[in-house]
Amino acid sequence: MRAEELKGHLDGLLLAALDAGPRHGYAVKEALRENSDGRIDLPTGTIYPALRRLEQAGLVRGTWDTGTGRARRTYRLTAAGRRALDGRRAGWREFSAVITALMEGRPCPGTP
Amino acid sequence: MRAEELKGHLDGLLLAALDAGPRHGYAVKEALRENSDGRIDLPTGTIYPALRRLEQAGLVRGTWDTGTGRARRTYRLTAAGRRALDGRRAGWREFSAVITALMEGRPCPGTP
DNA sequence: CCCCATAGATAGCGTCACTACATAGGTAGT
DNA sequence: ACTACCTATGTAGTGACGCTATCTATGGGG
Repeated sequence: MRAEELKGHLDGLLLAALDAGPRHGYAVKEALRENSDGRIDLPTGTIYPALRRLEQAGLVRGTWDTGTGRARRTYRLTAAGRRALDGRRAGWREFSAVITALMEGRPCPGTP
Repeated sequence: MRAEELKGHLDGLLLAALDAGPRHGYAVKEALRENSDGRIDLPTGTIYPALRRLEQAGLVRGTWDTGTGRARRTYRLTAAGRRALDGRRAGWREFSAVITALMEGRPCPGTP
């Protein structure tokens, strides 16, 4: 999987992973890897700054879990994050339909 | 359509547009716009450098048409370009399947 | 005669994910 | 006890890539 392909789609993947329930960063990474059959294996240097961005944007909320030995930061979707995820899902469906049509050489049907 | 989404997929779109036959830059732009129902409307500052890149990579070959009034540069796929297009098509199918699965929250089926 | 669509090109910019590195606690093997 | 590996978080710097803005130039319609 080439690196540049992912650009612009990472936030949606993170939001979707958190839609399944609150997770800390490393668990998000593992969830994406497992649910993609190993094809999406993001480096931690990608995950953690991205989650910070989403938190600053108000789409996720992070809290420190200090109880269980090692400190970890658990993120969960906010209401705005859930709305953003809906938008990203719709955007992805349109995007993939358009690109698929162009790549296969078929004209793209209008979306009325 | 957000701009960053396209990153990493532009070359494939250009190769696919040229797969339908030789075209000059502006015609490629128009073909993408029309076949995507207006949703992919790339600025010329995106098209022309990208075609140059593809030419330098040996995936397309450009020739000047000086006969019909205004000079225009017509590009056509090379053999390497056709192979690259096959690869891009396969890559896109896998990519879109994986992202769709992750976005919809379904686990991704292995591709044996 | 001027404006617009066509046609091509380039310099500079901003975004975004990646690489590489730093830190540290938990667990298994020897 | 020591070593190695996995888990877990974080930052600084880099590079790729498409976009904006701008320039040049031809041909046709009002």
